[in-house]
Amino acid sequence: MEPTPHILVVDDEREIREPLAKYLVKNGLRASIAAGGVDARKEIKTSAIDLVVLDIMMPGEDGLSLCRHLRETTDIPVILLTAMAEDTDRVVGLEIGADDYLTKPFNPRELLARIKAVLRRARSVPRPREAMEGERLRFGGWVLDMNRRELIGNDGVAAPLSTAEFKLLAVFLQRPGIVLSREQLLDLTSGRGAEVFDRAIDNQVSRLRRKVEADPKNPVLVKTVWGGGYMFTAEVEQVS
Amino acid sequence: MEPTPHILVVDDEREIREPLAKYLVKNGLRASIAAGGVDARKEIKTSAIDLVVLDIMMPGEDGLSLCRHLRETTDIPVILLTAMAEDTDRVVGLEIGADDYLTKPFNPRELLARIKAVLRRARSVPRPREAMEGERLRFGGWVLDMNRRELIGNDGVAAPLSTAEFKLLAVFLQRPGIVLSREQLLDLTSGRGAEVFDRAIDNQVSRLRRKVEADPKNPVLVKTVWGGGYMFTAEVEQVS
DNA sequence: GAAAACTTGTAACGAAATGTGCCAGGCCAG
DNA sequence: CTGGCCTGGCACATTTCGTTACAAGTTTTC
Repeated sequence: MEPTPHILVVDDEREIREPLAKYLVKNGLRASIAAGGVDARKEIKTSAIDLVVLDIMMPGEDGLSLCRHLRETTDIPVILLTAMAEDTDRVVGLEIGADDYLTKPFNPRELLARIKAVLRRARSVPRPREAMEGERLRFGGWVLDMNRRELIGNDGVAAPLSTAEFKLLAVFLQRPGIVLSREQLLDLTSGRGAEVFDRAIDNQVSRLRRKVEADPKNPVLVKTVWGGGYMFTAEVEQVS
Repeated sequence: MEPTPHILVVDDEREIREPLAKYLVKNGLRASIAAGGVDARKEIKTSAIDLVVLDIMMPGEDGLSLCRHLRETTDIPVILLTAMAEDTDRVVGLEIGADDYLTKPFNPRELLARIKAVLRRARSVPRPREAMEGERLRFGGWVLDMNRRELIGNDGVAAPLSTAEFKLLAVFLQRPGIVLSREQLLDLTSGRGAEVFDRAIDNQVSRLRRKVEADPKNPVLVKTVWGGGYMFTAEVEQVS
């Protein structure tokens, strides 16, 4: 029933992040990797990341800075990896808002236990992440009410949306102008990974188009990116 | 304003628990002490403890046992103190449900940081409001009187609610905008776990809709989330 | 104290939502 | 221009949900 948690491992050293990701996958989690702050931000925007494992010492954007950013803009839990065993570093890390930290070198089994512990705590908290983004979003001739889960036309008439349609539309509206692969959409809508040759998203996009596009044969809002996925192309503005 | 968090320090050694409690008080927290499992249970029963700092190695009742008990019967966060730095011990502690742990000897400042981190997380969990008694909640075109267990329409006419219907509605009103699974609803309304394929909640929701929804075929207040459960979608405000 | 009224859980069936298989047609590389 | 890969959309299978009917338990009424 619960979708498999999706972990993002951020470390500049490939010899660390790749085996670590593999280890997590082998132990029943899903895992993505990022080599630095830029990659990490992109991944978080386009995937449904449930937890970030973050090396504190990285070239380019510092780990602490990324951690601070995550804490300010999301509720995604963070576990820090630190090379030094200094008390001060630990305290700074926790004070900045990390949920836990580990000192390198660490036992992968312990990291796994901590990930599960943090997730267990986080899972009990209903995540207001997306719903908080905006209460009502206007696009094309429509307004999507995120709280009431309703799509309202310019004439004020509500168009009924199924759960999957609503979720898919919400994902698009929160990421306009960004190409989203089928796998990313599947992750963002239902939290699961893609099976081999998964056409579920195609179908949902088709159904969504039938409801929101004036001419479903010539989609204007949700464009197909050949070989890439789908992209929402329209202004999205917040409505009070 | 937030009340000062109340910490319970459980350790069999007086040279540890007393200075520790003093240190916490000096740093803006309230602290109580207990020398063992029996004291600790009594203290938790009679005080509003917000967090427990617990030595894992104690004569009499073991720390782990107390931790497990706390996890099963309360939501109070636990930070474990362990004498050994063994990986396995750490893992066991986290798996048993502790929120964090520290290895002795530890830096008091670090313990303080961790206490604050755990409290910050715990506080963000929307705890079901306690003083719900004597309140009246307005939603849609209705007012639910929690005292009289009555549902009053905008025309002032009371609609009779059965016990289960009232309980279900109250649960929804206390958690608007949150998807509640069938299992959660069953737990919150009648305190029991879900049997295999329990459709009792579906029925209750259906009955509730028939009473509160203007058009039960197109529910506006209680929306169903396909594959997820149900969600109350409407503003809830208190009425004096 | 017994019958009637009401409540609530269980079963069952049809309806709705969603995923999968398939094929025709579109898009791109060579 | 042609073959291969990708997408759109239909039909169908599967899962999940809404509603009704009914039975068992509970409260009320006389």
